[in-house]
Amino acid sequence: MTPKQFDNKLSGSSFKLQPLYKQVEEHVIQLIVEQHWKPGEMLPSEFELASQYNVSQGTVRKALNSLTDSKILTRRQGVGTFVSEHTGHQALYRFFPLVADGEKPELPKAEVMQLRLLKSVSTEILNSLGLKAKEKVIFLSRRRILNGEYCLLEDIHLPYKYFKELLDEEEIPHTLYHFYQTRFNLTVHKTVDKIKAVLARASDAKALEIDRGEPLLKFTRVTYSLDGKIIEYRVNRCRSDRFHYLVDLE
Amino acid sequence: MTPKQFDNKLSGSSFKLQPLYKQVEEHVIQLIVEQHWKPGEMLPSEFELASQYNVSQGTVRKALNSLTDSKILTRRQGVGTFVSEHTGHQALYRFFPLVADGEKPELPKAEVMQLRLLKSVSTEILNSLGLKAKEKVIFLSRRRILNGEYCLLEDIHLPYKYFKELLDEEEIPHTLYHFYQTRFNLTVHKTVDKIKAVLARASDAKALEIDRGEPLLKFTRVTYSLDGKIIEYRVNRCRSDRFHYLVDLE
DNA sequence: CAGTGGTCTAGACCACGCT
DNA sequence: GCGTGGTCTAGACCACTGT
Repeated sequence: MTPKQFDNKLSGSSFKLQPLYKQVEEHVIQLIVEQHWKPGEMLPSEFELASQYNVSQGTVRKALNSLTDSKILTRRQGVGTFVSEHTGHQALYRFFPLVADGEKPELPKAEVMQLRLLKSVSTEILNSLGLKAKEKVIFLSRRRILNGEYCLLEDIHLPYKYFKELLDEEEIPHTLYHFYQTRFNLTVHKTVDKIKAVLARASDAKALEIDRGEPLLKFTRVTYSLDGKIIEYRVNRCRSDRFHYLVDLE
Repeated sequence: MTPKQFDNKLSGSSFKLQPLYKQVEEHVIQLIVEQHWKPGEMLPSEFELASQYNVSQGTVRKALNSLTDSKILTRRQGVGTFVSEHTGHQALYRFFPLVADGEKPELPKAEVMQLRLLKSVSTEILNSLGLKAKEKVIFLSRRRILNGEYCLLEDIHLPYKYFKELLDEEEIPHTLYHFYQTRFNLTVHKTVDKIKAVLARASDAKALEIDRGEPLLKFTRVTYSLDGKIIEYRVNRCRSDRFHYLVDLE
């Protein structure tokens, strides 16, 4: 049999052909990105997909399992295969690394402090967001509360081109990543944090109700969507006396 | 066909039977832990393993691929399947998260400052290592150098029962985890870091050649071996002015 | 060339969740 | 009971590596 391909959009010229299961994976991702299947929706069964793509059920299975490993799909035996929705405990904690010392992880509340279009944008922010000069950026700052204490200040920078409608939003939910997914069709897939220790500036101290000069954890985060777009650049400052940043590596 | 099991050591009573590929995985891990196959060694081919275990080649493949995903094995097409050796760039960086700002990741040098058996051990250390009172603990402290600067102080606590021979060692290599693996048959499989920001104490400042009161990253690490033993408890203090702790989540 | 892992197929049976 | 995903098999062919 000759190698197959469902969709020749990508390979006008003679590129090396991907394995079939990879092609299925990529096509499924594309359909999710294009909102053909939305978060929470059920996909067709393995057999249906197999016949649509003209491959065997085992090949579809390999693709779906791989996407399940990378948290893009969720499978439930006896029920079906679903597009992951970033709700539910596991998904919500996945990208939130702060834990109160000696406590179980808990989701913080968020208090919006500012939301506006930036008039001028530093080149650091532009670079971090992968934007060209003069592209517009939305600024959102929040204060988060864990265990009844202010724990974290977030300065969030969002490319205006993806989040235009955000400025008209009345209420902004606490769980931003789920909000990005449902409201803007941007599924967070990867984050890169750079963590440093700094001293609290006067403004930090005031907002967190601590003393100036206390040590804080500062982490900058770049956030990527399913299709590899940079969708967010954050600078976070966090009290470190009763909270820590948790990293599991396995 | 009735469910199989190669080895009834584990299930004297009537426990729920694991899937075959899981049983293969666990048995392979056991053989590695028992040093039947040592780091770097090649495993038998899929067909050989399949006939030894009396399962199909596909089942063995599923097990081996899963162990490859979790970095326990390394497979090379056309060559064979090998027990991962914690050497080679990727493996060495896997558990070393510190990066100099604006530079490519680089492996630091290490300078041993102390190596001794602790006379008394705090309960915090005992608990972190999962030891009972009166169990002995080895203390190893090091200073690490990245880009020609002191960047990191490590206080490493090791259960004496696993590392007895360490005290007689003349030279301790820079890459400890590879050393644990080859010298003590302890393969590092998982680490948990808790990160905080603290101020440099006088002793930190002196050792790192910085000013007292500078903000430092402090991270405590608990390290687990392949078979789930706790093999290390570290308290690290790191300069944060020109270095950061990097976390990729995907 | 022989031997290895990588891909793909086709089909059997099981375990689970729903109705 | 029916449809779903989960496990397992057997066998074909491909791609890579080393001799």
